[in-house]
Amino acid sequence: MNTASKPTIEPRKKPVQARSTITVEAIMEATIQVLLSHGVERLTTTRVSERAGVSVGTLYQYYPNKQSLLFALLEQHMEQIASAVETACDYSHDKPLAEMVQYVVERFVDAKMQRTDISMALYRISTEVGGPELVKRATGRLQKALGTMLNTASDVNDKPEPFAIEMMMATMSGTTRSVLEAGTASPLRIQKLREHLVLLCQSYMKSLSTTPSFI
Amino acid sequence: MNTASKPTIEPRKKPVQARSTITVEAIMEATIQVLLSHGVERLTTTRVSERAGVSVGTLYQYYPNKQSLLFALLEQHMEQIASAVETACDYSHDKPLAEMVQYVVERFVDAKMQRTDISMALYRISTEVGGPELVKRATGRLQKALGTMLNTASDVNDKPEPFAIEMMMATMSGTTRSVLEAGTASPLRIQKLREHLVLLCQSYMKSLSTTPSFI
Amino acid sequence: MNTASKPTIEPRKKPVQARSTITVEAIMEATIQVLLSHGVERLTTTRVSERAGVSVGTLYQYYPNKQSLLFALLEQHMEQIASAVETACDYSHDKPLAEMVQYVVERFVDAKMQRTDISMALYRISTEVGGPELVKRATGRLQKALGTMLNTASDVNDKPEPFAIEMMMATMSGTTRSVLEAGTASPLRIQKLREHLVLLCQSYMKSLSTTPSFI
Amino acid sequence: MNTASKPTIEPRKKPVQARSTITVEAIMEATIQVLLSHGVERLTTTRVSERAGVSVGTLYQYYPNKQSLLFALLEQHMEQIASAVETACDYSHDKPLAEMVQYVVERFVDAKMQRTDISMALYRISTEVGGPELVKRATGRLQKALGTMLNTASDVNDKPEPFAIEMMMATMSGTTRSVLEAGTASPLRIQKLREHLVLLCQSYMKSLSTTPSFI
DNA sequence: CATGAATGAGGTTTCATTCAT
DNA sequence: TATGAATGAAACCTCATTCAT
Repeated sequence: MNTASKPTIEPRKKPVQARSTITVEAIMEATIQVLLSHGVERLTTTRVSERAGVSVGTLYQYYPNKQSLLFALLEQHMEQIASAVETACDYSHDKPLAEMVQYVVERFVDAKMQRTDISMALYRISTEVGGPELVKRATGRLQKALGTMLNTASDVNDKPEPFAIEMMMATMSGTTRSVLEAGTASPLRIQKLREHLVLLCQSYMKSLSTTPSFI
Repeated sequence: MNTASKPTIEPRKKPVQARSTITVEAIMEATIQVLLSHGVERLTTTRVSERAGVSVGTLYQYYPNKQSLLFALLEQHMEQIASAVETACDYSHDKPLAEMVQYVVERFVDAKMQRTDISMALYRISTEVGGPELVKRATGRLQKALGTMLNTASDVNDKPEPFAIEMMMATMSGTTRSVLEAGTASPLRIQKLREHLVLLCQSYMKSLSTTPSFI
Repeated sequence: MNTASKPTIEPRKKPVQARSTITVEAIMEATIQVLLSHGVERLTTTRVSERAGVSVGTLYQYYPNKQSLLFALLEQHMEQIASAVETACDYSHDKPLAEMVQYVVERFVDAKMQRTDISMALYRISTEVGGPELVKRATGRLQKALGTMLNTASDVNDKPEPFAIEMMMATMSGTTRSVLEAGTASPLRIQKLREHLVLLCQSYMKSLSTTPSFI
Repeated sequence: MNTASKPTIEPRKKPVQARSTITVEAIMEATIQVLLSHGVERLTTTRVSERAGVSVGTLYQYYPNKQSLLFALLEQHMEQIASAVETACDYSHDKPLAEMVQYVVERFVDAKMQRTDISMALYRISTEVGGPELVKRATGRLQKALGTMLNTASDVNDKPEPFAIEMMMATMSGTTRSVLEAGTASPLRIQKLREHLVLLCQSYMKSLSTTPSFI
């Protein structure tokens, strides 16, 4: 579909010295700031490097092009979320279904809301920068973690089909995004999201195990 | 948040003559094509006009600037979806809850999947072009329609709180988007989405009416 | 050998209106000027457009990139030289060998010296911009014209082998270049070049027809 | 003509130690490689140093700037060719004209073809880096050597005018270059070049000594 | 009304060169 | 001495927008 050529997107060099690491982190942070304050359209490599307090040249030593910069940001974020969920799954083996779902959902919301600024910033670039690709990767990974966990539920016998797990993940991301983009991510709303999302997923999962499968 | 200046965004003139309508439609369609084939970043007014078979000048006669072009596209799409849902709501008054939810969800999925290319193209611009603003507008509108409908459910007494409706809408959009962006919107997957989404929303709504509210 | 990627090199649009033609010519002329005054290394598209009195954007409407600009210049020049020689060949059919050679050589030198500035400017870019490719093309063309002509020489029977014609062409270009790059292309030196080059080629051609072939 | 500023161009220090010599040679060789694989335009000091297996810093210890690096390469090559020809001249004193010419021409072609890659690489920079200047220097030197030699020809009385010697040198370089840039420097073609070039120069020289001078 | 040539600010990226380690 | 991270001027090129025809 998309004909846009995909040049190298991998970071150019791994920071090895302490100084470099600081530089790279400053660039990442600056990217988020600029994304939030100016929007993708007005995110320029110059602006990012200025904000990071380094020269453009330095930025380009670590990221071969603008895309790779954004990609790295997205990747790092997805990694954090995915591993938070994975950990939650591991922890919840052999619990009752409702408890499992609650724990996982809450950890997900917590992870996502830890830095609402980053989460929101990333929605703005995701589609442009290989987001769907990364989502697919993370989805596969979590598919496994969630599936394995659900199979150990102490109070359910039939394992949910993969598609149901996809649905649950999509619901978690979708509703969270919705709350964030509504602009008012107040603690209260976040709390409500957490509770409703738990309920939503719990009732879905429960209904799946009590309803004859659809297809 | 976003400091990006917002110039006039309303289309410059309403197409009244037949010829104009055709031109406008060609431009809209071309925009979608370019969006899909090149991505937002490489969507240019010149490219759009070329694809539409008109000159740039002509494009600028209907849309004062690029933003307004994209905005119009988004608006038109949201309008279609929103009104499809609204109609479904109107139609479903006084039905049992499960039936209501099923009908509304199915009409939503149908509307969204009618032109998957458009839906996908729009994900690419929504955040950039006042998407959240439009979403908020549409959300308000549907909040009302859904709320009104749900109040007439023949088998439920307590009306769901507004936030629950938001959750349901977010779930519908979120899961649909997820399926579309996974890249494989095969008829089979769409069918599965439809069924699971119905079940998901039904069980959520049902659980709400049988569970003491949380806060 | 050369890994340098070769993007589109063909001019972007043909000038159709009178105004455009003027613009294109101004750009060509400016390119020569800049080439001579600054050298290839310091020839920038901005500088060229400034010199031409147009904006960079305009330059890029006619030439998709810097390479294509230089390539066009080179191509146009080669065309002129090649057709001058071709014409000379056509004109000289059935003459005695010495006369043929003299006429062709003189027309070549004339053509090349008509605008010494252009000739010199082009030496500076030739290798970088597909020069050898164009030379090969022109060589093929002139190979034919010269070969055909030489076959009609009234006083020679055996036709020279293709390689000999290549040698003659290389000699003509090489010596002319040498005189130009020596920096002192005074009328006197040009006159000397003309005479010596005639003699050189005549004696070479003559020796070929009286000497047993080498291989 | 050329306004390009000319910074220090002399190599920064003469390599005295063995290690330095190796480094310098590696740099020279790397320069050639990069020149051939990337072209002048994409020859960067970093790339050269990488290829040479040293750091940029080290490169800059031996060459104060990029120009001087290229200049040194060119100079070294010209020196080799020039001295090969000079030696041939010295060796040929008092021989008959034809023999002289043959010997000199063959030694020239041999020298030039010994490393066709270097020869070709240098065509790419010669105009940019003081090539004509160096050519002029070498030309003067060879002018002398050739003139002296020719004066001793056992079978000719009148000495050729300096311009004729220039012509001969230009012919040698020009035809050799032509063969190299045609892209097919096969042994066969090189052999042909050698033979034809000998014939060409011989007949020219001979014709000069039997023809009344032109001006 | 339509056209498309022209504009030029501004974005991305490169690369010669320096200098602290 | 060698290294290579950092610099930032400057190059190439794009594209929203205007306006004479």
